[in-house]
Amino acid sequence: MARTEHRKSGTLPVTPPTLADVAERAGVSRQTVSNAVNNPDLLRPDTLERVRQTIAELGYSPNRAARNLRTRTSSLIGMRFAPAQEGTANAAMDRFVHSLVEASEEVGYHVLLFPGDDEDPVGGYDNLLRSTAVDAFVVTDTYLGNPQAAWLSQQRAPFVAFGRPWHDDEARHVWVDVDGAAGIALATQHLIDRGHTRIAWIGWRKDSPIGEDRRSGWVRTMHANGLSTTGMASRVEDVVHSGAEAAAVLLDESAPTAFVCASDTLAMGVLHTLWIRQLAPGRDIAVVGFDDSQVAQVYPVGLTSVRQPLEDVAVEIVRNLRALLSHQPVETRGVLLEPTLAIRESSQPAGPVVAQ
Amino acid sequence: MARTEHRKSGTLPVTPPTLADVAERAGVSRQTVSNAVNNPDLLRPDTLERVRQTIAELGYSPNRAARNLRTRTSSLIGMRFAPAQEGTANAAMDRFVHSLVEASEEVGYHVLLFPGDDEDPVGGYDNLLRSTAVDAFVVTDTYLGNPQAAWLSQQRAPFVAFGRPWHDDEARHVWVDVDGAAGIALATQHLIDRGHTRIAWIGWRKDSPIGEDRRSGWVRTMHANGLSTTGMASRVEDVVHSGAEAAAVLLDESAPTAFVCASDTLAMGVLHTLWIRQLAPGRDIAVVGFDDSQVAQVYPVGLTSVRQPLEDVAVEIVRNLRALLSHQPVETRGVLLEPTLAIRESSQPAGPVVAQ
DNA sequence: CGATCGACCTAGATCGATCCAATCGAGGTG
DNA sequence: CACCTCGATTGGATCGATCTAGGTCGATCG
Repeated sequence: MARTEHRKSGTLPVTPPTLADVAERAGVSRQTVSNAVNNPDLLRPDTLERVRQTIAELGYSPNRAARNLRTRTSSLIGMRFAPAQEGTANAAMDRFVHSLVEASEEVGYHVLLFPGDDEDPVGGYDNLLRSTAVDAFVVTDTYLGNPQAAWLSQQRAPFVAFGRPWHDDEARHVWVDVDGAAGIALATQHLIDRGHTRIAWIGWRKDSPIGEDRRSGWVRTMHANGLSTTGMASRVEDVVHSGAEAAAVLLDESAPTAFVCASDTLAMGVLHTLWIRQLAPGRDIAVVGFDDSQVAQVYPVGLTSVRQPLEDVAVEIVRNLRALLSHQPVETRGVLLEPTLAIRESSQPAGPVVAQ
Repeated sequence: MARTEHRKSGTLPVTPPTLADVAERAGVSRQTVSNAVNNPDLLRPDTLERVRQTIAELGYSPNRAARNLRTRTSSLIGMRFAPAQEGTANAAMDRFVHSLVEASEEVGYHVLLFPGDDEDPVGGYDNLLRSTAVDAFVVTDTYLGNPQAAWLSQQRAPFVAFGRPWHDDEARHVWVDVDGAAGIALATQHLIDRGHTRIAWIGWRKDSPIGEDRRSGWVRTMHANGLSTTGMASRVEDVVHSGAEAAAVLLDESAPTAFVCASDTLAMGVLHTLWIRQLAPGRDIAVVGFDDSQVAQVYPVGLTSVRQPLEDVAVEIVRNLRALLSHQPVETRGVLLEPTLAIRESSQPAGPVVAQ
């Protein structure tokens, strides 16, 4: 139980020790050292101990390139990294990437980022694949018409998508997604439980399958509670300004007491309109957003928001990637995870809850 | 000028073509193919053309692992990825990582992310270094007492830091940073130009060198314009709540007409206090934040904020990394870049500018 | 007692690229 | 014509690991 870690003291030698160095010093063959690292149960306990001792003394760590060459793997997961769009509140990427990095590390993988090119969406994938630089991909932008998933499938490249193949019935790849409808249902029910009956929806335009899915959660929950949705919905662009306008129109025409929005960006628009009209979020009108972005967290009146379980998504993705890579049969094509609701002031009246 | 890209059509063969395959097909030696890829000027034009043709036909791309093994490089830049802290508005990481990925790609590098471990801050670095998995590192969290820079220096590992070695005069490593003081000076001058004279500062606690640096920009500009700073400053924790409290106290005691804050998080606190007191940001009281976070962008009253030139930072970091790796002498130890000011409504009166 | 077996270990081949030294042929020089 | 230079190309060695096949040795067994 030597607590001192020799391998971490002192400067790194010009050329790190190799497997052969360890073998010679320990008086065994290279293969035995290799086995000590990769298949310890093949060694006799005393030999294993001796080799491990030597490995520690020399500070040996297997050369990645050599191992990669021989095993035809890289222990790298490629992911195209597109930044959050400026002017929107979608900060989910940051959290997701971190979760993915953590989850990958757990099973011995690292995450390699490469830039995206709108003109040549598969170019980055193609390069990495051809040069066998990565073992697999995580595909995040599975929006409509994105050719990446189909292309990767065709290349027989291992990958897992974050996001359902919305319009592609042909798709047979593995995916992990968050049940947006369930999240919005959660939000809607939360408002109903607080006594609201006139709950409006502000979502994205009809050509967004994700937006329509989330909307369905609202419709479903309203109807399940015997509440009407007519005249209570609006579909707009995902910008603050549009959310503000939609809120103003809905307030004038349908007098809702609560808003459920497809995004925090739209919710910010609603809050803006409330502010102009001197209505207090939470007290006068409840507002719920989606994504639990930093905006929702630091806005002075904390914004209640649907929070995607990105940590779980990452874990699930990595789990499926491993299955794919080890050629185990993947039990399911798709996994749908349940979001939670981060409840803040914007949906909580300061005073006592108004009955009905 | 064949516009059709053969290499991108069809599925990938089970094992990608190797250099030897290309050589045989083109009727040249392996070394010639290698030269065609890496030193094209060594080949006679007609040979080069023939080899390139064959490369395109077979869809050949050099195997990364083999190249890495032979050249003892990986074309990978390692970076420890820590997520933005929840509850703050600091979304700079996202933008920076993207910029870094882009800038790296330009010069043939990819970015490898690894998780951080607070208990063993150099563990991740150590592993990657020993296994020669990356060529260099980008170190981002150069806060006080962070041992990474010193440790990497000692290991003679190539790295460039994003952030100055604030308290370490011994440090001889290369760094790139943003001149926070200059950014705040810009913001302060902007407010003075708008006619403000009573400009308050809300910053971080005194043990934050970054915070003190930013503060100095405010002090400097105020004094340069013959304005007083006494009783106009507050130093608090970087949370919304603290910013709100500080603003309330300052408003009561010193009646400022403008606030400059060390972060967007604190600025959100100020906005909260203004909201409670029915004061309109921009019209009644001006507010400026720092980082141009998503919050600043989507807040209904757009928040004027100092914006770090993260794209330039990334480019500069990559430039210095290349110099380090090619053993060219780096001309300077440190690079300081100028931020800009993203001007929005929170510092712009709706009506005409009030003279003096 | 020799054959067989299994646990443990070893030596050589191999992954696919680049480095190195050497070769080959064409052109220039005294 | 012998000698040298130089551009273009080549074949073998090499990077550091793992794979494959095979060897050693003591225990077990007919």
